[in-house]
Amino acid sequence: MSRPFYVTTPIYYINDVPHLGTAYSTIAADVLRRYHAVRGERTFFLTGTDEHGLKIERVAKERGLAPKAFADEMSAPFRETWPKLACAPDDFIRTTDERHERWAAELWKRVAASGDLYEGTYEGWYCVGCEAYYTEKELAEGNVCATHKTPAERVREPSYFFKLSRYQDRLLELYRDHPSFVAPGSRLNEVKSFVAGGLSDLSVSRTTFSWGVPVPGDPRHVMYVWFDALANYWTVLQDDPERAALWPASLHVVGKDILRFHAIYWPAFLMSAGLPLPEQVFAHGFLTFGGQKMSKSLRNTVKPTALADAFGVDTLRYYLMRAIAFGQDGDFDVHDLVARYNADLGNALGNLLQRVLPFCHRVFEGLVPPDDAPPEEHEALLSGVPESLRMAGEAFATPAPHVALERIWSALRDANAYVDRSAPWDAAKKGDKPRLAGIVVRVLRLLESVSVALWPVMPGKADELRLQLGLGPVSPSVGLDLWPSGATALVAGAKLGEVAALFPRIDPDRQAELIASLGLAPPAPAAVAVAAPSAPAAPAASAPAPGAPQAAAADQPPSIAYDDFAKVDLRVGVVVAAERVPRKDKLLSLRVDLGEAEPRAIVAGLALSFAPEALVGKRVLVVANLEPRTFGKGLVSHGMILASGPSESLTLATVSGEPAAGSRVK
RNA sequence: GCCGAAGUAGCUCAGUCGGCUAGAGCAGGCGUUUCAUACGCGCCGGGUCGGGGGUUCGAUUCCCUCCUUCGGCACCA
Repeated sequence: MSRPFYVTTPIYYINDVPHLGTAYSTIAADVLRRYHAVRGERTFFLTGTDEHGLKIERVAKERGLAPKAFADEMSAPFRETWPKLACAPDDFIRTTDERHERWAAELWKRVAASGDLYEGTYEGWYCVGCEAYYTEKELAEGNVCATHKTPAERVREPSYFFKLSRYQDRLLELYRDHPSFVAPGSRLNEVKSFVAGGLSDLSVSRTTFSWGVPVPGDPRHVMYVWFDALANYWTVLQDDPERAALWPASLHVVGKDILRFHAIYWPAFLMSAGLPLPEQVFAHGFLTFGGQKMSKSLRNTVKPTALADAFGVDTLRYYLMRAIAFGQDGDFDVHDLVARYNADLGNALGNLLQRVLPFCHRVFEGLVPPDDAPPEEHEALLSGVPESLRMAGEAFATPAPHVALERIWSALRDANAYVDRSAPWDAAKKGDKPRLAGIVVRVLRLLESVSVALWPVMPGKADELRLQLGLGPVSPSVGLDLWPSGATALVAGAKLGEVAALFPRIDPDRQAELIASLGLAPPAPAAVAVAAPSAPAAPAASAPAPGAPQAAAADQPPSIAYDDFAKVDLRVGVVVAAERVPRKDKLLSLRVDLGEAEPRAIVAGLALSFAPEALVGKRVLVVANLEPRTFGKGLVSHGMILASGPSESLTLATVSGEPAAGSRVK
């Protein structure tokens, strides 16, 4: 049997709440663990919280709480969040757990026993007001504390040091002999060059505060700077002999900001303690949210559970795993999420099921059709599917979940093409049941395979899919490889489940609602006048007020003569009718009263922001003399509506008061 | 400043160990279909493969240089 798969997330520091970044780490680890579980491997998934340190001690004091009470309060949201994101850690370690402190002390003793700890003096820039050390980088010019505006002092305190310098060569050997120890490869290079540049010894204890794991034999000191935090990956296993066999860890999933600690200090500590090293440290990238950096305030507003509530846990997991290349920085964009939901999940996957399952209920009494179907002329279209799924598995193992999902969707694209060519509806009309059965069964089996391959990322939806296929949930068990390999559990005559929409479409109105439900401050929209897509955008008619701050001066279009402006016939219009344009998500077809004999027909790209009925009766600004523009299917627009903002959150340009329809604007 | 990575279609990216018409997904356009959740399928991408120079019969792919962006350059959980 293969080795167990033991995966960890960082233990999260409790001076913050769970946010999208921590959710990303945790979901990624959960996905990888589920993949290995499906493969029949024994798995263990650990997360937890890091609760020691001066910051915690100080904030607890300010709040009049004992540090442990405060830590209990701050740790709880983490434990409560992960199950809501379909993450199922096997244990949750807290650095204040008695078991952790006991075994961290043991690790310390082992390191001490190899002679790698010595007493020295730590010297650093200390701000008396903050009661904390800072690096020179953190301090302002002249080593002034940013919060107190007072110069930091050069302070010395006794400290134990770890002889990190001794491990330089052994670490370099490690990177050379096991280049996959650090991933992605670009990170390995960083680590290597850092180590090659020379290592100095590491201060690993403090005497200036007491909220930490006491140093064995020297209770004036508490462990500091990662020693006890890193140890969690090991300490959590030690009380149980069966668990202890899980060491070394297969994979530490970490953010790139803490790579050094995991790729340099941690293996050095372990070498010193005479313990085996983890197989891989994987540094993933950082997320921006809608293009904005995750500032502290944004972290507090973008709650991963709110995203899960709005769009579904599985959708959130899918989006994070699919849209962001594992190991690279990425952007979390809710509009992109909805687009992927509709396109990938709804159209390609959900709809595929809807294309075949109803036949079973109509023609085959809700049973799996006979599977003795003869070879089918178009089935060559499916010949690449087994390979796609095999490669998906490989990608999960790499780990590259984004690639795995791409492979799975490649199989789904094949399946959709297959359904199209083989046209089961024709067979149904002709009453050719054997042929219909052959086609349907092939697609159902493919979906069965996909339900397993997808389960690591979308356990809930995968099981819902299986329910419709009449199958039980994916339930991994050690020693049983469930990865799709051609075998099927769909036997002819078995009862299929009820047909239900797996991923109901999110239309523009619903999208706006969901995004609003997140309670995010809307990003300042760029001032762009838009109407019909692709129509030449008229420069916003906003001459900057004299003396007003000139925002984005660099983006100012060149100035125009008054005569040029006078060519534009701007009118006040009243919308008298509005309806969606079939097959054009962004377009609304409007009738606008411009005081002319007939209302104008105007097509405008407003549909992502406005329901048609919400526009009727509105006064709008119209470019009345724009060349007519066609939108296909005989749809012609005789004008352009002015609005500002991205197409999903437009604001209409309008007028105060109620000027008559057709009034000139200038 | 030093070290490293990257700059390829509107967007996100893949790829080329030098050589057929440079690819995918999404978005957009055209067409088609109606079994299904207005969904699927087919076709459509005049991209100086960041700029310049060099090597070569031939470079997007190798070398040099410049520009831009990002990351690392130790105690940030």
